[in-house]
Amino acid sequence: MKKNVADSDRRSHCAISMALDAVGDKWSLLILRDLMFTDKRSYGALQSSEERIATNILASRLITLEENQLIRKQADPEDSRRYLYYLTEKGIELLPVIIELMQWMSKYNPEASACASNARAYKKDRAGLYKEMISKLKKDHLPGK
Amino acid sequence: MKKNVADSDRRSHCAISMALDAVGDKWSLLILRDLMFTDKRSYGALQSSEERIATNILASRLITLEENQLIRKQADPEDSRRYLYYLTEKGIELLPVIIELMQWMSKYNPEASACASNARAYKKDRAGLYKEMISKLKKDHLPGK
DNA sequence: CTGTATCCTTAGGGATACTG
DNA sequence: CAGTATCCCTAAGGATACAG
Repeated sequence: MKKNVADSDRRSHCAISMALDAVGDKWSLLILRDLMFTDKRSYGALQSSEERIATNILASRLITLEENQLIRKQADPEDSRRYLYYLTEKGIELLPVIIELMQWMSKYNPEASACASNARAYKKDRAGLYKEMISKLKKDHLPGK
Repeated sequence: MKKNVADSDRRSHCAISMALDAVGDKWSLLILRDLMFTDKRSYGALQSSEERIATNILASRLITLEENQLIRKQADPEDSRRYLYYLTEKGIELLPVIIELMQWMSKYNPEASACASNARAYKKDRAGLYKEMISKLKKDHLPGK
């Protein structure tokens, strides 16, 4: 089985360090954000986000995210030439990280907008919020059993 | 007042994007981790971490973190030549992000160690845990009122 | 020990052209 | 539209020397 990050690229076995090795770049979490908070599923839709990711970077990140098993690439049943990108359970479980980042930034910088997020994220208690949103994401992204 | 991130460097006003612009690099969160979970406060102590950050990178990150008001640099009362680094409230409030990253990585990669963290972090409910740990960090890092 | 400064390498990333 | 491929460049980062 493929390792998430090559041993040679891993700086330590610290969980935080390893997590940063996987999603600590400038783009991965933004792609996951779009998959979590919008209905963007195709290459073109993901590319159209406000931050204007370059096409080669997007392609590269999608490969890495799939290698790390954070997303899943599935043939579009309606158009055999294209793929749709879905979160895996592992990717879905990053939701709390993204929510906490959003809440933190919003607290300290009033210019920050909720962006793709659901405004309700700012009101409910954490545990309940996570549970509810993760449950919905699983419905949308995980293959039916 | 200085902006946290120059407008020209900001990719969008999305809270997540802005947060990543501030701490989305490979080192900032590791430095904050050490300040949160260990008693490392000096330059040399921070440099001695397992990941072996290069001295120029550490210096550069400490400057950026201070500019972004995540840490505070204070003259060491016992040695006027050196400084000690403390978290600010804004820095302390990143604790949930770091905890969630740790928990996520630990769940999906058994090789991940708790590293500098407190093992209790894995057991208690989130809200209570954050509150308790943040309270302790404030005692240790914020100047007395 | 606490940093600065310098040199150098590489990976990340932007622009753009191109293919099916 | 959905990507690949190429070119190029800058900033991040590593190694190391040096200064107070």
